[in-house]
Amino acid sequence: MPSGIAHAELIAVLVAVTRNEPRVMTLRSGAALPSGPFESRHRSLQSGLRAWIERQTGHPVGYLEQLYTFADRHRDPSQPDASLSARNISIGYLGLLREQDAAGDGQPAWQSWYRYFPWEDHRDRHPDIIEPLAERLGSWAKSDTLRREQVDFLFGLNGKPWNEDHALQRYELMYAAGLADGALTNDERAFGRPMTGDHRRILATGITRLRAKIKYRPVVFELMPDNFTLLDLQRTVEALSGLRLHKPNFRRLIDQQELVEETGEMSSGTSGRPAKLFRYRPAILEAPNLSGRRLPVSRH
Amino acid sequence: MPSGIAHAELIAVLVAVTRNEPRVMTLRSGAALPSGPFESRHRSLQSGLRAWIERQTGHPVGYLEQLYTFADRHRDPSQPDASLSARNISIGYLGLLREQDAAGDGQPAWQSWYRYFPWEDHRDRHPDIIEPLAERLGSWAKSDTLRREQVDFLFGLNGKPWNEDHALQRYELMYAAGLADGALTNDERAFGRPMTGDHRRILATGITRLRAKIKYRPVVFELMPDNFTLLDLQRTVEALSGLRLHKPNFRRLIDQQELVEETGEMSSGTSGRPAKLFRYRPAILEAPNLSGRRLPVSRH
DNA sequence: CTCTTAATTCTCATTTCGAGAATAAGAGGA
DNA sequence: TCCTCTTATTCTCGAAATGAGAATTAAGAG
Repeated sequence: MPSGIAHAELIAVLVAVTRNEPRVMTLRSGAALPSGPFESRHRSLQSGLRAWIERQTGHPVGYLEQLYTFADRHRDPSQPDASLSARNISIGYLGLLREQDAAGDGQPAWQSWYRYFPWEDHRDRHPDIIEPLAERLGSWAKSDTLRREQVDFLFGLNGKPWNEDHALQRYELMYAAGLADGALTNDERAFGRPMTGDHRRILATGITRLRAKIKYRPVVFELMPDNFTLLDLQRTVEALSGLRLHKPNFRRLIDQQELVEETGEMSSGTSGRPAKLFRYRPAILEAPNLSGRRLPVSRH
Repeated sequence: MPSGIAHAELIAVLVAVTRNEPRVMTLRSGAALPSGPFESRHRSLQSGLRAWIERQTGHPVGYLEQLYTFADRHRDPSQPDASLSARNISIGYLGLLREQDAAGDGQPAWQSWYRYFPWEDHRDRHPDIIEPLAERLGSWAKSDTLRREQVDFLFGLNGKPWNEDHALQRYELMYAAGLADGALTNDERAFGRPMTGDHRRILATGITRLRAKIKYRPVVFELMPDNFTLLDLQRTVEALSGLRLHKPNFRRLIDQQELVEETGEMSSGTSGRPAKLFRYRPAILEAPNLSGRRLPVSRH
């Protein structure tokens, strides 16, 4: 078979936020991301994928963006003659959907993404899962100073601050340390749930991209219902970033950007003072950023 | 032919900065970016491409990053039976090389990228090429308010500020307006030089990515020689961003980041006070950003 | 010694950021 | 009705980052 020919498939990281939890659509009871062959019927990759997702989920995709193209010669173990077979190319996409109810058919198809990356959730306290993790990573790094610094830097150890943007690098470090394979670690609570092939890496790519994106593009609104309170909005951003934010500063940011407007209605049915409802005000002029550039993190 | 099979090729945007001009490596006297079939010999896309580039240019690639994957059914006009043929997938890469001498064989393979996007160079005065451009775009937008706002926003018209980060969007707008095709406009000085297929779009993608990247990663140093003055560094950033920077503030930024250290030597052979030479101090701890987040633009 | 050209340092007003205090508006019970 | 609890919404204020330009220093040329 001549070089230049490859098998191509699309893999989608579909994200929704329900009940303040960031969720990703999965198949095979959480072991795989939805994927399908690359069909040449559609005009573009995007439009084809969009149609496919809407057919699968029954919901329209608000936002769709290409993530990364992975190529792997040894992806498919069922192919005996790997050296001669065409190579596999997987094109990863990130899609955002409005709040979905996780209750679907039998299996919950929408999984919290922190099930795969438990150490990424810093909304309430520093996750204690980081202790065993740090230990394993430490014994992997041994006396290699560079590696130790990497570990400290990425996982916020020894006085280094935690940075939510490095999710992919953290996963890759764990992979390098042999901690990504469930068979070896045998502790999903600490090391996260594995997935087929490199699906977990693709998910990490999606999370990282989304965490970066919400800082300078108003994409969160693709995940919100039509009307929401500012606290709803904040909780969604917190769910995605895995951080707690400072409420007054978050509000300040939001209305500086002029991305929302009051609907005139008030929220109801909750304890405490009722909150104003807002709606997204689609920024005609392609506003530069949502949350400024950094999130207003709350330290405590 | 079953779906899921595709032709795959790699396309590279190789960038170097020489004599304060950002240059891109081209073939066919500037009409095409270097590209080649996707070969399955190498372990990964990256490593294969890296080897290929070093073979072609004779120079090592300092930095290599995937840009975007394009799929186009009708890319190759020499294929008569397009409806049956496999689809083309092009995987674009951005590579940075150290200062190259543009004088190669016969044709100058390294072209200034502003030849393809003349309106992107705002280092000295607002380019007057923007006038005819704005006019054409205006008559394309007609009375569509949304389009007019887009044009103003992207090209910095009617009091809107210029933002160097939107190079790709600007190109796509021009494409939508039918101004990207040289056959129609027939004025390379104003509308830039066209390229084969979607190579010019891929180049725009590379420029946009690089302009964004230099703001938060120390990638400029991949383009610098071993020793350089701070002004050299500034000029390189200016070349890439297409902006003039404020010298004192640029310096402040640089040494806040602690990315460079003095060599002890001084520059020589130029008029004026000699400048200290610096070298890059490879940031062990994966420093978050080079130029802060925004460049210290100089207004005048 | 003076002039020209840059390099290098300083200053200062303006914005933005991070944190927390203060105030407002409902619900429910005393 | 009044008090308490809870959450919303506003304000303040000091610290840090930014934008702009003045002042100072160091070489070479005449």
